[in-house]
Amino acid sequence: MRARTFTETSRRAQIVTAAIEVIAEVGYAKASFSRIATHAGLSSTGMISYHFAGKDDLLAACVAEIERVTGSFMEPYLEGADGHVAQLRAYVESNVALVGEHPAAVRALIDIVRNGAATSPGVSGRPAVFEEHFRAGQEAGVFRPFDVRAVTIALTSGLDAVVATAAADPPGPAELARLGRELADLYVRATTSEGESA
Amino acid sequence: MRARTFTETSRRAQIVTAAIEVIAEVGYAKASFSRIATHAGLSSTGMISYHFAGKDDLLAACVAEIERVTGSFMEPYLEGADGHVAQLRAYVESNVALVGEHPAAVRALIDIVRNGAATSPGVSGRPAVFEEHFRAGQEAGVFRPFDVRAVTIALTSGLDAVVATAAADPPGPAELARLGRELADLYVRATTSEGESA
Amino acid sequence: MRARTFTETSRRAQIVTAAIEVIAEVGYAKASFSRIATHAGLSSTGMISYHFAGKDDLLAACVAEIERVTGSFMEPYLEGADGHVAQLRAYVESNVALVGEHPAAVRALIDIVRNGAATSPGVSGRPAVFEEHFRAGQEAGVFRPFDVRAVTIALTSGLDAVVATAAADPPGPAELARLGRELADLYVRATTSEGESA
Amino acid sequence: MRARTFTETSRRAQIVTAAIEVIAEVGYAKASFSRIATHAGLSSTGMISYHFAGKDDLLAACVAEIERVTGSFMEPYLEGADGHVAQLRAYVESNVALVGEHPAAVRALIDIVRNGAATSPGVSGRPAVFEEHFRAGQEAGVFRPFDVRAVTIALTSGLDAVVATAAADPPGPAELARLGRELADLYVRATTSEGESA
DNA sequence: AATGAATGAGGATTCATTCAT
DNA sequence: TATGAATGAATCCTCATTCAT
Repeated sequence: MRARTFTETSRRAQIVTAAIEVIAEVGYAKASFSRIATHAGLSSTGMISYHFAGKDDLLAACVAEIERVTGSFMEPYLEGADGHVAQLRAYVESNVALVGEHPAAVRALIDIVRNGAATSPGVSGRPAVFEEHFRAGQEAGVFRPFDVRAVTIALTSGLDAVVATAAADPPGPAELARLGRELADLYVRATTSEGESA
Repeated sequence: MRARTFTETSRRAQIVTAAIEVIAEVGYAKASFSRIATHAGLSSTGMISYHFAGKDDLLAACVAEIERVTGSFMEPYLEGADGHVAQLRAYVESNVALVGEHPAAVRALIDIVRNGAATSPGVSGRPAVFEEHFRAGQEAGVFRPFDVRAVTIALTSGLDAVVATAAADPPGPAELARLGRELADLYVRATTSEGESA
Repeated sequence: MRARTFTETSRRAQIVTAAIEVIAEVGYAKASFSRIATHAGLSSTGMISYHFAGKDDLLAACVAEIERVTGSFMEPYLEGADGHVAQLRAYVESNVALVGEHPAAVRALIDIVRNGAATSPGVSGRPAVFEEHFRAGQEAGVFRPFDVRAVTIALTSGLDAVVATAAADPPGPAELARLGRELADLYVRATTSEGESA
Repeated sequence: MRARTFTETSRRAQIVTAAIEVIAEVGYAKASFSRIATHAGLSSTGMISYHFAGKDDLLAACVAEIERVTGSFMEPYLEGADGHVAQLRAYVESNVALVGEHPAAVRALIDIVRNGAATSPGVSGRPAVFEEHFRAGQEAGVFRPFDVRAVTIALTSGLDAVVATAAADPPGPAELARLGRELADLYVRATTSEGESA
């Protein structure tokens, strides 16, 4: 594992940024090296291959960058939330709010996840985090009993879809907030016994 | 509209079947003519082009076939259901049950929908049907008030995801039935005011 | 050499007619069997291959048919003309007039000749006829001395081009007659010593 | 507009040269990328697509190159000619003489023009230049009155045909010179009232 | 006499990757 | 560190022709 020079780091960043925007625009399937190179203002695709081991490597870098960005946006929300229900709510609402700040990142990530082309721990770990959260909440008597795995899949995918739809044509912050609350309500109702309590 | 001979019809069916299986296996993006031809035991891709006007045409035929199959499977369930809630439940449960019968068809369709590559009225019309169902149920006082559009997206996508996951490695009928009920419960709770009533 | 049945003859005629129209419309290069079959109302290209030994054969049949049509149109003009100059004039004028009667045939033939795809004696013989005509006229002292071969090429090709242009968007008979006279004047001046005499 | 490297420029030139030769040999319609690649000693057609945006682009480059070559050959002739008739004569004679220097270029260009596959201003502008020349000459009283458009078509096409024939099997310079004078005589006689004057 | 089916070569183009400089 | 050049497989599609029925 050799260290990266400043130049290399910034070149990689430049390419990753371009790649994310291209994926957001034309979709993962059509995000070719040449399209990305053009978007980044590079004259050849060789440059990308030079800095990344392959398409998978570039993709992983994109995912990492997106997670960094989204993570730093959502973290404060999550930390400010107390209790299982509040945290679920915070996750949903901040994820929807994220669309207003980083629509390209959101669209790109969802498209990558859809195509099952992500191997990052953050992405593949999300289900586990949700499942654990639900399980803990059930033990605490906050969430009603349900099949944790199935519900996790349904809710995370549903959230992704709503977010993707919103990201395609981002509405204003107020509308996004309303949408977040709407979805949070839906999810809290779905997972708790009776309205909201804790 | 020229009539189709028996041979042509059966060749088309053979190709469509192969295409559906290939899409289910490797995904829409990688479902090339040559892969499909190989899978169908054909010696060349020209053969596919001979029977279908283009990739879009083949895709449309696949979607039509899948809808035929899934429709005839789900219809009895829907017709047997009385009331808005029961119908929602029937839709969800029969859609999950479908996995046991036609896993490839289910996986293929979902992947096609994901990639936004479907123009069939059946596929693109599903959201509208859901929205209308929810709206009517709200007026009837069965469903609680909520953003019909957003909820439709969340729930249909969540359902798709669960179904896709199940289709990837189809469990037995009993487990599928349980999964269906589980998801139906989730959705009914999410959309009604208080447990189930109508 | 076996005799042709009535059915075969009429089928061939049907295909030839369609082929001529297609060549006139889309050009020789793009006149594929399938386009011709479609235009002829046939369901498959096999039918064409059945009746014609190959593309060359079909082409030859087209040329023959076109020559038959154009020949029977132009012949009266030529027969009515007396003297070398008058005959040249008659050829040019009737060839231009032909556009009004059989634009598709004219356009098709010219396109075929352009592509050098004709081997028929009529087509490849036209230069020889012209050359002979000029030579005889020179001996009779009607045409001035010139390189018969070169002039033949220049004048026939020039005539073809004018005809082709006119055929692309056929004007009325009066305009065609004027155009014919114009061109005949040009050619007579070019080939005689001094205005027109014999 | 990005600058071209030396290698790129020379590769493009190599491909263009090969393409011109192939078009001259087998005709525009059959000048496929693979034929051109083979002729140029390249191992794959991908190489051509790498250097040219598409077939149109390659074609445009060929036309440009041909025009450059023919232009620099004919220009001195035209500049040395004084008066409308002399210029017409110079154009015809130098165009025929060109065959001795660049037979492939001449044949290729004519085939391209025939197929109407050229969009370059030089090519599509030729008729207009001729028409203008004739009109001016008519006003100057040098050319007799005639339908400028029709005559332009006839004469340019006739010239092309003669040139193409000569290019197919280029004769020596003396014979070419004679052929040029022959055709120039023909055209001058055709367009002036009485022999040559200005 | 006819036809629908099948074939396989060939069309242009895009792609990710390698390599010498 | 960077880059332009090259590669060759893979993409979908069209073509003329053959063949069994």
